[in-house]
Amino acid sequence: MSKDREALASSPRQPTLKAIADAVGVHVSTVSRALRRDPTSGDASKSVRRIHRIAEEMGYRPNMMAAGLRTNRSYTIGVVMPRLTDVVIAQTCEAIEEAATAAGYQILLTTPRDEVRAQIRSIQALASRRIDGLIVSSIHLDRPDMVEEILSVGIPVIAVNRRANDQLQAVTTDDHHGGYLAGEHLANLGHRRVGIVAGPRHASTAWDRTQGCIDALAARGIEVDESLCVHTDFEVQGGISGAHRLLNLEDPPTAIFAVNDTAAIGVAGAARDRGLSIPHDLSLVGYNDIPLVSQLPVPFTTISSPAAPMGAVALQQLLRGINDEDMASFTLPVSLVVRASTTVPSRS
Amino acid sequence: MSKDREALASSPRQPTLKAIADAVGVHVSTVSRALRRDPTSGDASKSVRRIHRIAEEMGYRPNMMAAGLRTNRSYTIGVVMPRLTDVVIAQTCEAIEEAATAAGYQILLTTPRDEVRAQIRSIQALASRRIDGLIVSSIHLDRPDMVEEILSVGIPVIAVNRRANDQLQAVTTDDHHGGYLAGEHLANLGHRRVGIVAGPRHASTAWDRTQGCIDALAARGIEVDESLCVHTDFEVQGGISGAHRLLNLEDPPTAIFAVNDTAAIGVAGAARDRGLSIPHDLSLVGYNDIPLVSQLPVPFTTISSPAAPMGAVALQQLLRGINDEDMASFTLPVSLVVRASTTVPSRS
DNA sequence: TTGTAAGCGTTATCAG
DNA sequence: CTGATAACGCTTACAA
Repeated sequence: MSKDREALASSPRQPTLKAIADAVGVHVSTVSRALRRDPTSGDASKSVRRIHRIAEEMGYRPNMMAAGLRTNRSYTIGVVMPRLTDVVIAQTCEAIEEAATAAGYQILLTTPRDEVRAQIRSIQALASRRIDGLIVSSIHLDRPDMVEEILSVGIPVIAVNRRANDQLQAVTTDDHHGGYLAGEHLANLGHRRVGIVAGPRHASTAWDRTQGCIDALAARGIEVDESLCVHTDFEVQGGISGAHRLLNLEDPPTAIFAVNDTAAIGVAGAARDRGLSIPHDLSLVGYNDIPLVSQLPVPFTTISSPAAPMGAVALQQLLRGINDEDMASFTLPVSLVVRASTTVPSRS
Repeated sequence: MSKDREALASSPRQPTLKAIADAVGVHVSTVSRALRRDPTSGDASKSVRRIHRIAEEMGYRPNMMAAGLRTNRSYTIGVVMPRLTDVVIAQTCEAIEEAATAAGYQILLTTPRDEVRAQIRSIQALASRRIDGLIVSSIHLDRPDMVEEILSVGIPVIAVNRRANDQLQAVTTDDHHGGYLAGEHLANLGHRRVGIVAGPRHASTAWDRTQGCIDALAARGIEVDESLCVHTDFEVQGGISGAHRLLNLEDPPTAIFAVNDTAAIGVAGAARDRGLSIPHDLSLVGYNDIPLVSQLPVPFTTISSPAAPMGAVALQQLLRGINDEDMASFTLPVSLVVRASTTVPSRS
């Protein structure tokens, strides 16, 4: 219908090697070879420089689909990354993309919903793209069919953020230790009733942080019974509903550990709505140290975790896999950041 | 080095149409045709079903690089999207990805730094991928060389979030009106010294919101002089430094409009550090209504803007362009959400 | 319905 | 160093 399309059809869209070859008066293969030499280096022949110049003039862009078909390399890395709106996930994604670009790769991103079937479809779609490697983040690695699907792609894979029972190499942060630090801090302050907004059951991150907290408390003789550990999602709303459930208990906690900052903000909102002041009526520990929690009226005590380094290390390991070197799993260290949202309990 | 690679080398990586053809005992072209028929439909011949079954058994995944080379369609859409860690941007990105997946397309994502050269490199890299369409978000559309580069790719393009002087179709939210609503609200409360944390100069979003606010105030006879309008970035830190500059003025503002919520959180942090209470000592209006600002101890008055719809509409328009239909620009409506961070000024 | 064959744009092998 | 040629995996006239 539009004139543009017809114009495109007559002048075959983008210049090809053949077009350059004709313009220069040499064979395609000569052009192909010349263009992969560095024209600025000292030993570049004048013909190489000439070909580069003409290619530039014609606005040549290599067709990577054609090159990839031939070389069986797409220089593309698939990334399956749900929950992109979570700052921590987005930071990891940015770091992956930056490292990939630096290494000459590009990122094919999918952000399926937090649901097994959608995530499997994403992986299959990426497999059709003949990606060179795959990074999976925050997906349902607890499901055996998920892991099987991932392995069946037959390319290097690395998990990021969450882990999968040693069937996949993974780059994570030390979630258990982070949870431990949170629990230890609250116990040291004197809290003996600690509630946990524990996130989804299927996420190893959430689970490890929760377990770390429980272990730290147990080491000091404090038990976290079933009712003190509520499972939610990672969002603000999850924090709100989780907090209400905990604070509705007959013997409510004097402190709450939320396994991520976003949920912790929800907890703080729920506390405000109940007229509870933080930290005097309720101590609160978050997780991740996202930039804004230090600017809240009552800045959160939280666990700082290296989201961007996680992405960078994951990509670096994946490149090792692509180049047929051995890949390794990594667990990056975390640290406790004490701010104003925690204090000694005002009641037993 | 690794055994896997050698195993792969002997059994040529992924099954191809040829492999299936051999297994079934027909020609490649027959397989190709059969696989693009629906085997579950009533009129599927037994041979079509047989081919589908065998392909499934062999774990066949079409090679889209080969198909794309032939058909000159990659079913890939390039997305250039800096500042992915901004929730609003990430929401838009998720919406784009979801809509693309639904339409059978995939997203090639780049998140270059907020800098012209990096963004141009991103666009060139995408062009090599023979993407079918391009979505550019939050990039330096104020630069003519940027726009020229974008247009030179020769495929349908749509801008999202920011606009570019009518040279590009764009899907944005009504930033000017959003700013206007903010200014109007503050004026109606009685504020006559209003400071603006105005974001970067090169972003049309920031500029339009600022101008909208200034226009609303001007309509009520209130002037915003140079010193009351500070340019920063969109981050928490920008809000902090911007607020300090405004509050250090001889005649400091009684209200601040920050052109995004993240910066507004920084403003709130700076106010806290100065011992100013919001809203009594300082009224504050944010922008975007990201989920967490409603849960803050003093929930923000802010402008609600439809980030996800923006992405969905942009993709829909881009698909029109790809299918050679006319594309159109859209400006989506915004609304004022009044919460607790604004009130009447306590001093003139 | 099925087979034949050409071709998409590139790289790799092999001669000259 | 250059040119000719085959091949990567797929789609699509066209012919049978």
